[in-house]
Amino acid sequence: MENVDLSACPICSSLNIEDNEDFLQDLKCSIKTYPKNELIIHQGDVCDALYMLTQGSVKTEMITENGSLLGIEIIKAPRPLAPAFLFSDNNHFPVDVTTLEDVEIMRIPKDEIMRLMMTNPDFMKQFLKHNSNRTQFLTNRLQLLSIKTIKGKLAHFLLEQITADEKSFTMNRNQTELADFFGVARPSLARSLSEMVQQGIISINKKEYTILDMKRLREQLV
Amino acid sequence: MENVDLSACPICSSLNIEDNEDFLQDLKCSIKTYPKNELIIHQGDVCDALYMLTQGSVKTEMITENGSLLGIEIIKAPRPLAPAFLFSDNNHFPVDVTTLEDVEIMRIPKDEIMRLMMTNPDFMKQFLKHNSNRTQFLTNRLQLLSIKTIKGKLAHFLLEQITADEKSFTMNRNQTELADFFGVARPSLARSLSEMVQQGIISINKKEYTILDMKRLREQLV
DNA sequence: ATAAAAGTGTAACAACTGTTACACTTTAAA
DNA sequence: TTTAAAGTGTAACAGTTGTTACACTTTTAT
Repeated sequence: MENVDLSACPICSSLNIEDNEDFLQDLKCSIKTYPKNELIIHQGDVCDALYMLTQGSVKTEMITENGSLLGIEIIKAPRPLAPAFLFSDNNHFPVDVTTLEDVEIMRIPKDEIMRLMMTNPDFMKQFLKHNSNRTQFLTNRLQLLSIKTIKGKLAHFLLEQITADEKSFTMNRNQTELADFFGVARPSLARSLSEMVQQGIISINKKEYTILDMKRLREQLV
Repeated sequence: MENVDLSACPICSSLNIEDNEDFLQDLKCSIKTYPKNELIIHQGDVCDALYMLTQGSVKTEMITENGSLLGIEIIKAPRPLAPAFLFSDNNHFPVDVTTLEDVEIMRIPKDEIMRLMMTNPDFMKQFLKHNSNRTQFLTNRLQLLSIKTIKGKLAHFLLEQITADEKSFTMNRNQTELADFFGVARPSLARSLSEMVQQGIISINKKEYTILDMKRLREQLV
């Protein structure tokens, strides 16, 4: 296995470990690798350990009861997968997890996480903070879904991607994935996009999205 | 103040306290009361302490960018309000909180919560579990919102309320609140409801909802 | 008890989205 | 490099929801 950069991990960076190898031998855990484009966790699977993505990236998506997909997020290593569900009464994964490239996943038993939390206050704080941030992400997701029009969703999403002085960004989703993320049909999204391009509100060049008229983009929210 | 029944609180029941009064004096906290139908926390307010609802009930709702409401949940004492946000990077309340009756709220500083977690492993486990359960609630909320038709949302919601042998239940929301909960317009919800009543799928008597045809209700999900 | 407020039922029409289909372009694999 | 697969643009039409309006019923407050 390759060396894991724990300092970049949102919950492990406080573990001041001089030698990762030693640390990983102390920690009772197992490591597995998976190839690209593989469904590695099914919605509903029992979540009895912490799954840490140590190499590669994955996407998560929820299957709704009518059978359609709802894209949730794209996760890059190092980051834990669904850490919040480890302690819930109904500890099942709420999403499907699919690899986007070759990945490596470390499985850390629940007991070990408990031990780390007890012995390491900083680890506990980080774990709490990370779960808090995940909750914030979910509420933001709720907010996006509750916007009724596709152009409104687009405006919310686009305004989130850009900064004060840079009004372009590179989209990391294709149209199909963006439609799933919004929970709408792909041709409907394409229609809204092309209308906003025709109206001179945005421009699209391959994966490069640029906002041309901030004022009118904001008006789409209303 | 009235005596608080901590044993019913999802995060405090492990605090094996013989005398609540003593415990509450040890704990650095302040208590406030509010009348019925008052907006007591605004979306965006800083969340630098744990707010514990000790008496009464409140509702939470999110204001979306287009100005419309999205009902989130109804909370009854004793339960903490938005405990997950206490530790997040952006520690702001994600919702408006409005009282539904006279309420009493205990404000416990973040430091005190940290202290409790350090000294009391059971408290920590409960805190984690409660936050996990809240996350699960939010993902369920996401799933409901991602269902595209109102009848589909209704089916999802109704099937969740009933049990195997009891196919009636008492609705604790009026139509306006249910419409906000679904993120749809009130007359649209009323239309879907009356159509389902006419088709003999459900019956409604004041606040009493009964499912008459389980099979056809499930079909609405598709 | 009575008035005011809140909640419900319903209708017509506009607006938006979903569905399906197909041509075309781009990307990835053999 | 060639071929297959994936992604994109677009159109017509059906279906669902939103908006607005108003009468009616129920609940709440005085």
